[in-house]
Amino acid sequence: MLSQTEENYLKAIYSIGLSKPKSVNTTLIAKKMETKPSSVTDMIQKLAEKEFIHYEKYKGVSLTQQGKKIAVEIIRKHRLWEVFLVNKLHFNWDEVHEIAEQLEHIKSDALISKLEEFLDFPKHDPHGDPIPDENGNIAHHKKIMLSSVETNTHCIVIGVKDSSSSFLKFLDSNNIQLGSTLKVISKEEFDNSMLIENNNISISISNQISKNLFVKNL
Amino acid sequence: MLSQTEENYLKAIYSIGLSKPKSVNTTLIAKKMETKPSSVTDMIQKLAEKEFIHYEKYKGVSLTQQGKKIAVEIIRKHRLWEVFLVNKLHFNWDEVHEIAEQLEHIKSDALISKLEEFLDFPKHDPHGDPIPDENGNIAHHKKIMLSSVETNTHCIVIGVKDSSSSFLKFLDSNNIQLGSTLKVISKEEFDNSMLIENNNISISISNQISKNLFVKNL
DNA sequence: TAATAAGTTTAGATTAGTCTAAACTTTTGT
DNA sequence: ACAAAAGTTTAGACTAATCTAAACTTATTA
Repeated sequence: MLSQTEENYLKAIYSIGLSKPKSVNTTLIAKKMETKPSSVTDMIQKLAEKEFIHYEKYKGVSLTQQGKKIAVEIIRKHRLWEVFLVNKLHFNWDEVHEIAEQLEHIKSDALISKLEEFLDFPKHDPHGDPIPDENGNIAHHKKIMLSSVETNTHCIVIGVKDSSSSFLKFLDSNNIQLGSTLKVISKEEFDNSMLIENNNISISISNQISKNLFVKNL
Repeated sequence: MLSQTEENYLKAIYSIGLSKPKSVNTTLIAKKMETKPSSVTDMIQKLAEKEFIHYEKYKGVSLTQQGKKIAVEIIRKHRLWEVFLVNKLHFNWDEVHEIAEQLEHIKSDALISKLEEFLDFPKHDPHGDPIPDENGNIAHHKKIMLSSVETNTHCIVIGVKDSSSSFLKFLDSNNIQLGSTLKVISKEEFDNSMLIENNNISISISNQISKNLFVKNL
């Protein structure tokens, strides 16, 4: 059984690896974990010993199959809990991260599979990031800004970029939620505002707003 | 901020204190915590230092106001999560304790207050134990076995004693849930079975079963 | 009431995770 | 290419929580 700390290191290594796969080094991990490089060295030696990471002195690290599996499981749990917090408990999109950081370490496979079912098998978390399935597969979709959707195209809301309270209120009052299907009716070249349709109701949306909504193509 | 271990010690001390207020001693705590008496001594010295418990060498311990407040908060969280697991995720009544033991340590006041609202302010957990309110007040009700309810009286199901899968299935198939209102129609002296009414439907119930259902008077 | 049993505390050790300071390796830039 | 800078590891120390073994205190009971 891994400790929360070990799980967090694996998650950090995974997430650094996504953008910089060739240089997951002590310093970057230390920054992500808000700790000192020497502490990181201690921990990566321990994780290498347990075969969750590949490690050669001075050469940085990468996850083994086992290590990657665990990292992805944690991410899956994190994102499912975020959906729960937003969709069921009505937290705002920007309030959930910290709580999900705690909930992601709860150990129970049954819990996660029942939670997933309860949430109706969501495919994205409230920030538009994909939720890995129980086998660790991640459906990599294109996360597009609404502003760059073609006229006359349908798309589905999968998340928000920025989540100020006023922005969330705007979405609320126009019945735009995660999973809403929108259609772009027309775009105004002058100010980049757009006319969209949601539930057969037309709404005019400023460029400010359309740049903050992540959607995916239908 | 208390560690999970510290929280668990306070919870253990609280729960031992309920049945044996005069003798919350090292041995009993060690048994409850599944640890050694010497470890308990170390911890109670630390908790006494932090003023969560009253402690005099060789004399046992008792909770301070502060200590009791925290213990009750943990119990509140534990029981709310149990309701969530049973009512929303459809776990059986006997599967939830272990998971709630983990969830009770999640730190977020907002989370608990939103969870409570989401669950519709339940007053009892699935075992019939009362859920403390946000100020730590516990509504002590009488937890009666259905078997001892008077004929012609109404009562509300607040929990189960034993929860074998076959028993839970019986409840399920007769639409008996937490909060169900039952009326005792008649009792059979011969085998102590009883006839009850649930949703205007009469059900015959063996003594086996009526001894396993906790109810409270309406 | 004194010996024994039961229970408690202390002393010293261990493990996980962290830190600082020093030593070491790799990279960079003239 | 080699000195300086940047990055990494090691050594030794610290805290939290635990343990065993020994010392100590309280309770029991013959």
